[in-house]
Amino acid sequence: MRSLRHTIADDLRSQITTGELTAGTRLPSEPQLATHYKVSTPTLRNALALLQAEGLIEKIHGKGNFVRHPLRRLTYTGGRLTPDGDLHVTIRTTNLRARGHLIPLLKVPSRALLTEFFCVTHQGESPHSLARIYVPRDLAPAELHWHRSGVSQSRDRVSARLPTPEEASTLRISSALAVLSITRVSTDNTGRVVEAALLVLPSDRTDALFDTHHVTNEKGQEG
Amino acid sequence: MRSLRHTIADDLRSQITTGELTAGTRLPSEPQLATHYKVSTPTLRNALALLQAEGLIEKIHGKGNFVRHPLRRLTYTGGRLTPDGDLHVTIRTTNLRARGHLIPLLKVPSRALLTEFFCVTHQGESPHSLARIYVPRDLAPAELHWHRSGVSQSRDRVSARLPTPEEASTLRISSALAVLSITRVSTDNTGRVVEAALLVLPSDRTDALFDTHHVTNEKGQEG
DNA sequence: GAGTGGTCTAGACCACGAG
DNA sequence: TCGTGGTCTAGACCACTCA
Repeated sequence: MRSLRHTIADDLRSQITTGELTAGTRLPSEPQLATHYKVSTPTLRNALALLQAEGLIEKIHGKGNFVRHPLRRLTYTGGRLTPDGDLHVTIRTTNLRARGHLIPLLKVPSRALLTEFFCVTHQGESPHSLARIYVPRDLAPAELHWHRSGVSQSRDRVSARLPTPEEASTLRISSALAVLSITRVSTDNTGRVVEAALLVLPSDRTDALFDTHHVTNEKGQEG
Repeated sequence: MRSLRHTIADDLRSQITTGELTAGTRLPSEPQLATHYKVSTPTLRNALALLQAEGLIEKIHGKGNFVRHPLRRLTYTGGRLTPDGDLHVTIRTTNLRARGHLIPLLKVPSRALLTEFFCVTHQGESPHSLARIYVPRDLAPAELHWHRSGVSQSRDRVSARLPTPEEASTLRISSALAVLSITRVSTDNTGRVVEAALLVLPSDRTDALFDTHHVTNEKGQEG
């Protein structure tokens, strides 16, 4: 026997995925839905929490619950988001000094001069992803370019976690919706770190792609 | 003002991380904790749900709530988990025919002969990760080797999601704890798919590492 | 001020695990 | 059988949004 909240979530989910409830639509209020499904409001709210964690609805305090726009799934590959047709990025530039985890990440001394680019990517009207990009001040371009010159190697560390409250509100996602957290460190051919990027990508709208070329010898061992 | 459940979760979290509550310990029962914190049982359970989603505790129906063993964080890199010192893997081998999403994934005709290796990795006593590895029958080894010969290229598609109920129970994690889901497709130098691996890695115990080497010409454009 | 979602209470009843 | 966690009820009260 499936629990009440799952039964309700299943019903609403099918209405959303079949298009019976279209994107942007406001759902009936929680008391109304509770009456309709003949459950108490906590139970109904539990059902909505399931849909929220799946990224299907967006809860806005004082306004209502809304069907989320099903944005096209983007791919993070080669350090960029693709396809990037209708993406626009807003960037805030800040000068600061190295501290905390930035010191080992960029392999710079404490209080070294850095430039931070704080980027928010929008897909249409909706915020899609966040990036904090750190560059040593002497290498920092006046404007951030996605194609950085002088990079010979990059390392991407990928993990999944729940968003911080700030990330959740900036991206307008549930704090129960996991994000891909990618730390990308790029070095030049001398081994100097020329850029560190901290990326936050909502799990329902992005996946990451990595290609590896293998070199094998006659014995089938990696070289 | 921080909500009650967050305050309680913060208190229990600090007790766990400082070692005041050691791994494997059973927490007091939920009614006892509710009395201690002077809250109702639903509120106390909400607090525990936060810790569960962080992977700090494990709830076992009919037995109690237990502090989870803080396993060393493993890294998935080059298609393998490292360090693999105390990992052991149990494998179940099944013969089957291609259907559904396996057909485009392995680029084989419908009902093509395949071998599935269903792997569960254990770190000490605790299950760590799951893998479903598919190989065309004519290439399938009698025993699965982590070093596959004849692979010239691999592509890893990484996403984050909540585990299925089966995955959550096999890995003994909360269904609210996100997992890294990696689909790794390996091809030989003719372009034939020789292996497809579907990996499920708990987000609190694993991250994934990818290195990229860039080739740049004099103009700083990628080549 | 009216309507919305957010949090919390104080229970009831069911399902699971172990003796 | 007993103690555990799992689900649900029927409210109360607070915080936010908008007219």
